[in-house]
Amino acid sequence: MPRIIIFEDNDKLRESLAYLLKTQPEYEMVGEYNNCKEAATITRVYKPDVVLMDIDMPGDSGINGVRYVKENRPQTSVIMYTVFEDDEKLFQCLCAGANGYLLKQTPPQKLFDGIQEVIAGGAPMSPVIARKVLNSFQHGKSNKYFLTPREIEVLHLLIKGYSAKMIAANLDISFDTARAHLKNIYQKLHVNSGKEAIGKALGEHIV
Amino acid sequence: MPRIIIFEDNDKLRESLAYLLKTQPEYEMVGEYNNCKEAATITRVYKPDVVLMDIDMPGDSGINGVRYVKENRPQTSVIMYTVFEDDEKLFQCLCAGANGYLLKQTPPQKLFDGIQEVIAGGAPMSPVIARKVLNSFQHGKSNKYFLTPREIEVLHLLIKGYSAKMIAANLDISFDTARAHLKNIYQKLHVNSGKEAIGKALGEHIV
DNA sequence: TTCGGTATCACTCAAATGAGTGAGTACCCG
DNA sequence: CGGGTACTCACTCATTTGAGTGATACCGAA
Repeated sequence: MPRIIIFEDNDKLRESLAYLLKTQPEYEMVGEYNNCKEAATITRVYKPDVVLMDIDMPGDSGINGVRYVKENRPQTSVIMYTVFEDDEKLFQCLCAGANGYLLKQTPPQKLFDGIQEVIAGGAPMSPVIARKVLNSFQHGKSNKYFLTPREIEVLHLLIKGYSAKMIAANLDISFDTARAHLKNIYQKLHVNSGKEAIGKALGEHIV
Repeated sequence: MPRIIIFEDNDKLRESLAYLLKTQPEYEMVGEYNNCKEAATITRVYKPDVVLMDIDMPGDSGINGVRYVKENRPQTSVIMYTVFEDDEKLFQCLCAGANGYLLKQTPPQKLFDGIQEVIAGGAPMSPVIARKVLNSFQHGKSNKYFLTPREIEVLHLLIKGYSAKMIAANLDISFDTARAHLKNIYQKLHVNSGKEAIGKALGEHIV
């Protein structure tokens, strides 16, 4: 019987979730907590099969919660359960090893389906989340730093590891012009080197 | 009424799929093709809402098919429908803009659900696919270049944009030692600069 | 027409980087 | 014990880079 643990700071929501799950004879509720400070220990002791994890909790956020659980018991499936659609947090959770991502607007039946799905080795995601996840593989291009088209070209080459000289040759402009573009890019990204620019660009899905 | 087009080279499968969809009064089958060479034109002319696309087709593969469709009509949702679980092809499809990825073992009812889901703005994925997609955000660490633990530490700092001097300070080693590690990393990765190393490391999910 | 933004190019200078060479220590494994 | 690997450090040298400053040209909006 799948063992389930809930981390959720909203008392009302947590209790009603726990109540709902307890009414399902096919699950075993082995714990519910209003914070994830002790998630590591709890995970080691109770060995849950599925963890429902809220993101926005006082103290350690659920993003750390995922880490605590996964580091101590990788085979436990963690489903994020949150109101937020925040892109940054979403990707942090995924990188921390979350196995699913359901929005709190998810009706109880879909929640049960999701639990079944992670147990079966799947990855339940609310439709809007799934779409964002797939989108992250292609578009990106938030360009929140207002790079000009030319600067984006230069940044692409920079990311490919090109030196200023190679960029100049590739775009058929002078060495100093290439360097001028680079300097402007660094200013806009608030960094002081090409290496930082590459890290920021790839990390924040700018290109 | 959602307009649907199928690209699938297996005649029997394509025809039975088309037949199945035609029996559903809520969809309108506007075309079925055994290749995607003309996918661009077909898309512009018939303006489908949903495209079912096989990957493994003679001539242009379905990966190009996705591109043809998406370049000509981004609002058309493309669902990949294939027997393959090949990771490389999977990610190529996603990067090309696919909106869903269902395995051919998917029962018809789930297929209809998937079509509904893309139309609603979601991203239908077979469980095993969804899991792979999420895993791709964390797994990494193939270390096929045989970096030593220390070198991996250095590489991590390099990716964060640290200079040799900062790396030395952070690891409490001398400036020249930090540079020595960097030189060894560049050798192992077959690159000649920190920028290239960052690009390769992030691009190949080494770290 | 003036102003702002983009793109282009040049010059300087201190600092960082990549490449080469050499070498000492520590540890594990056979 | 010996050999291999990892980690450490130092020195040199040419090249690249980041930062500062300034200048010209084009274009579109005010």
